[in-house]
Amino acid sequence: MAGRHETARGSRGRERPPLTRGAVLKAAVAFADERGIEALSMRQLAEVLRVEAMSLYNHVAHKEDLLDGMVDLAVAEIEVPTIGEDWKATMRRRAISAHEMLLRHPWASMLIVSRINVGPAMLLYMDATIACLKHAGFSYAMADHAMSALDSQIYGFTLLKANFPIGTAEYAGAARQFLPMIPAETHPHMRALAEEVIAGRHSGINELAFGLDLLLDGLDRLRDKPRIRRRRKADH
Amino acid sequence: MAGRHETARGSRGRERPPLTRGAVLKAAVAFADERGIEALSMRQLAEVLRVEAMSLYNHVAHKEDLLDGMVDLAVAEIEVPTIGEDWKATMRRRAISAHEMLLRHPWASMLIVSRINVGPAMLLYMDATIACLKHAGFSYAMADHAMSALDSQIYGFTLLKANFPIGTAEYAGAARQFLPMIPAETHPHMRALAEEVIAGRHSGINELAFGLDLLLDGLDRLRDKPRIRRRRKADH
DNA sequence: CCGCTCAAGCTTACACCGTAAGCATGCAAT
DNA sequence: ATTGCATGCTTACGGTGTAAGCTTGAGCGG
Repeated sequence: MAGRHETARGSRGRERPPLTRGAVLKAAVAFADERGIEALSMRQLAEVLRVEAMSLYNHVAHKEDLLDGMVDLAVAEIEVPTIGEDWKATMRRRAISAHEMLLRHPWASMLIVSRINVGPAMLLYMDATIACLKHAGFSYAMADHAMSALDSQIYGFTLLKANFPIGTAEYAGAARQFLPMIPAETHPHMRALAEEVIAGRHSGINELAFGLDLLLDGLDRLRDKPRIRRRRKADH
Repeated sequence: MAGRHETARGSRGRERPPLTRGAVLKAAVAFADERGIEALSMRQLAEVLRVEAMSLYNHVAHKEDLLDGMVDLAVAEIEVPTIGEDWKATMRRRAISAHEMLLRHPWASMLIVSRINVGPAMLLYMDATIACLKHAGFSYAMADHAMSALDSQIYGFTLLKANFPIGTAEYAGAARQFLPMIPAETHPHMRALAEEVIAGRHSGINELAFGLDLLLDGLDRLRDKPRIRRRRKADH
């Protein structure tokens, strides 16, 4: 018997690389990608690392810390905006790159949007974004508003799309199946929309580019104007 | 001793109204409003209702069912769009009304974007929205895209704003406090932005109306056009 | 080479969670 | 009066994050 505690080069099983914070975070990301963030528990994660749960606490302070690290790892995958001539194309690429990352890591949107993120990758990402917008002629205040509006669209869209019940391919078929469940009397327009999808006149697939380009075009018009344009009337 | 089981009109304590699904949902909403959704457990909720945890299961199938009910209660508070002349003003009011509800119930955004919601209030709300947009001259496909973009903005913005570390009032003071933590060398633009806030040239408060009006103005231009406008070049 | 220190593994234990299974009670209908 | 059932209750199980403290072996000063 090689003692009660299995060593790194223990007698049976393949060799186990030493546990590090980086290895823990990487494993957690992979785990959440494959089995969902709700399945990610300290014990389950420890198991795939062939370690006991409490050993993880030598490398992360608590689970929140683990999640913080995962988020920053994910954010680091986003293409960082550069200062250049075409701010619009740059912001567009930024948004699409972020969206693609959020699709690769379906758990990331929720974590980003529901916690304070001050990891190094996030700070770099934000600073580069503000820099690009400032360079394009926006004031800092406007850059702030623009980033807020764009990020709202990116995260909001990805979240709504991610939990939409039907994947992109089988949408028409699914619509046909759900159609009888939508009573025409009470919800005539939702039903009409579903019929458009079935008839092939509408894919039913929403694209980030739609709202994104509306925002970018609108921002273009606002460029160099220091103040937010006010509405003519209070509400109505 | 009035038997092992305390009756509704038990000897001590104030009278307990009979448990109903509505009462459970209402109490859950109030609980989550006050103490946060993460504090809402079946046992804690049962306690405020002066009941045992398992009794709740006579009125909700499981916790997910409870959350579904809470969401629909919240969605029912949103002003339902009406078919009228000014679709833009209607959509604007819809967005602001939704935003206000989401601020009243800070837990709601997260639940709405991270689950499938098919409660009656949600279906009514969506049908009325599509109806309004269709009546305004949008095709069903366009109405779908428009609603998706607007909702992305509403939920995304509310989520990002809700977990932003600092409340609206004390923003300048907080910025002054955090400023030393932002190294000028590595994050010069974030620092410059913070200085704008401290100097009072920028409130630092982002408004839903900013992105919302960009979308609405853009949608106005797209009205009556059946297809999504394509970008001139593929990416760049 | 000896003996000490300490990082990084481990075990145990606790309070909390959602909820399955089944019992107790009292009202409603027969 | 009897029965059945809705609605409350108790108990118990397997899961969670993590505090407290033990064990082991590698590194290092003497």
